[in-house]
Amino acid sequence: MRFSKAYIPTTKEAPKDAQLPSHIYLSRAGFVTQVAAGLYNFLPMGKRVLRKIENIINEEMAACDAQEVDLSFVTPAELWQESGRIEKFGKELLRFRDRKENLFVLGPTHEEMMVNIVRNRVTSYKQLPINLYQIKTKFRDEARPRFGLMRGREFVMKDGYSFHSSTEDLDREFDAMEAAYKRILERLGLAFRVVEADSGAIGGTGSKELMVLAGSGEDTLAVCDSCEYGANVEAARRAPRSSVPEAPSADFARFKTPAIKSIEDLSNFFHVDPYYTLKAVVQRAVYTESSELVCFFIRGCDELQEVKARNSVGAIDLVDATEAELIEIGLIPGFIGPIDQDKIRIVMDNDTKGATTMICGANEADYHFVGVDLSVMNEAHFADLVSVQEGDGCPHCEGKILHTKGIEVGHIFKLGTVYSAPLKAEFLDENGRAQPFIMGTYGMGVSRLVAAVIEQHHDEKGCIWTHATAPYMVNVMVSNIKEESHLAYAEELYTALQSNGIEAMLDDRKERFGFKMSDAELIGFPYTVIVGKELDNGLVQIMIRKTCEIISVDASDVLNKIKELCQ
RNA sequence: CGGGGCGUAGCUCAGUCUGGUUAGAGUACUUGGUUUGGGACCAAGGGGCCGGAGGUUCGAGUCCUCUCGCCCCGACCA
Repeated sequence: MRFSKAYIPTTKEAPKDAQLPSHIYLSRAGFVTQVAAGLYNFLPMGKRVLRKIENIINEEMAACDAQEVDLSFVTPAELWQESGRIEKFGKELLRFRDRKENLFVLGPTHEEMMVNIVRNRVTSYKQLPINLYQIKTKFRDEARPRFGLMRGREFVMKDGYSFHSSTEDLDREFDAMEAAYKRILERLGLAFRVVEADSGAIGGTGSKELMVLAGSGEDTLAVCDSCEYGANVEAARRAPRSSVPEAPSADFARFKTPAIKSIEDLSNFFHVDPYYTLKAVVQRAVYTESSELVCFFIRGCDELQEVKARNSVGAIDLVDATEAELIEIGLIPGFIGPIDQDKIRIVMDNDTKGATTMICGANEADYHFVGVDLSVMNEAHFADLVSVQEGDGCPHCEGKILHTKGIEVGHIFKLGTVYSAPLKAEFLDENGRAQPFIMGTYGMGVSRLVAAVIEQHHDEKGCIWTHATAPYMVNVMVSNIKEESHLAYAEELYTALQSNGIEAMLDDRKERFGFKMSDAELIGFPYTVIVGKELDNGLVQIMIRKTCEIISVDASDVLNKIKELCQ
């Protein structure tokens, strides 16, 4: 492409609404423009990057025998009523009626549609497994779109769905998809981590997220400093403590603790490590039709992880209980304990199971119990409730957990029969019995990946595209187009690059050197060949965007040098 | 949905507090000229429903009411 004919509207100043580097540089370099909150146009450069990523996904999917389809963006609301998700999705589903007053939604994801196209058509175990996917615009009317392409309302997602006759076969496909997703991210040149994720309300037997590591990521990850283990903090586990503080020695007793309410006060009052105290966190658990107060007990040194707590009681939401609510049901804030507790539903953290010499509230104002043996609670409801902290032990090795930030670019999920059962999508097994499909789902945020590449690869001058994502690999820049011999040389090189299969731009604009260099850096072509006054000495320069290093090369050898660099 | 901020030229912004010539700057754009290895210079131009509606006033970009939009924090969501 000739720059003089290209539509690449670069600007010196960033739009005032842009905050993240990806948003700033993709806007300034003319890759995208904003239309409205969470809606973006892809201009020629942006579209090329998008297509690069799509092509890589298509290649890797083909290698796994996944087949591409293209389902209607507008989907009948009845399908969503059938699966029950029309209520669950709420306002995120953009609904509208056509001229005949039929209700439709813009597809935010396509489980229902995908199940719909195989049900009653795939009817035998002999036709399984099948893996179908599409790369398509999705629409979710997010409450708060933000960060440019990172969290748009309209976005491009690769969504894949697999159908199996057994959980073993689903496991195999799940692993194959994980491997394919890893290859895709490796090819894109991204540093990432595969982490265990919360399966949440959707259920299923497990899910993993693919996280591109970047400080601007919205998710916090717990990762091991020495092995591959990583998890979203919502789902992170930790090793049992290898050493615990010295246990206090105390017989069971009811102890007067006037106005001692917080864990810190309690710890100081008894000169005991918070590890041996029991923290009570009361929350109102909200369900579809009702709500109730629940008290979560964890060790005083731990923090409650809200998603884990929510999952432990199957709630849709947890909100902090007020003191008034506690008092109303007869609890005494600051002195709540699990012993002989019948006023509230309780959930105990796994780490408190069988704990001894504990201190906990006595359910009586100004009194705590000391020397408590929690094995009396062995019949209680136990669950993993705590937030994994930095420095905790890795559950898989001797390493330590660190926290880091990530951008979720992929999420793969073992769905089981969560959708196939309610939608009655069934096949006949070897015994002639009808079974619902066992399903997996595999998502990848394609437009989000465009932003993720820049979050990970930019500097103060602009974008730095990786080889696989660059809109063009090489930019041939003519320093002064009035020098006819220079322009002629550049034209020749430009043609030669293309005939060698290297995508190239020719900057033939009547602009000054500095202006064109700044554009080249802002747009972020991996390599810019500078054709200028050194050509009279038989030399041209190659600017390597990643390092901004400029190397001199014999003018007759540039093509080979570029080929070498592109390896 | 709660809290905060902002809407003036294509873009970034001044002017609004304290109402009063023809609404400004930088940048971008057009034309001519000089330049040509780090976003050049000179000259001449074009470009505005001051987000929208209503009100106060002799007079509103500026004051009041309502409304729409965008951004940030949180809630929510993947």
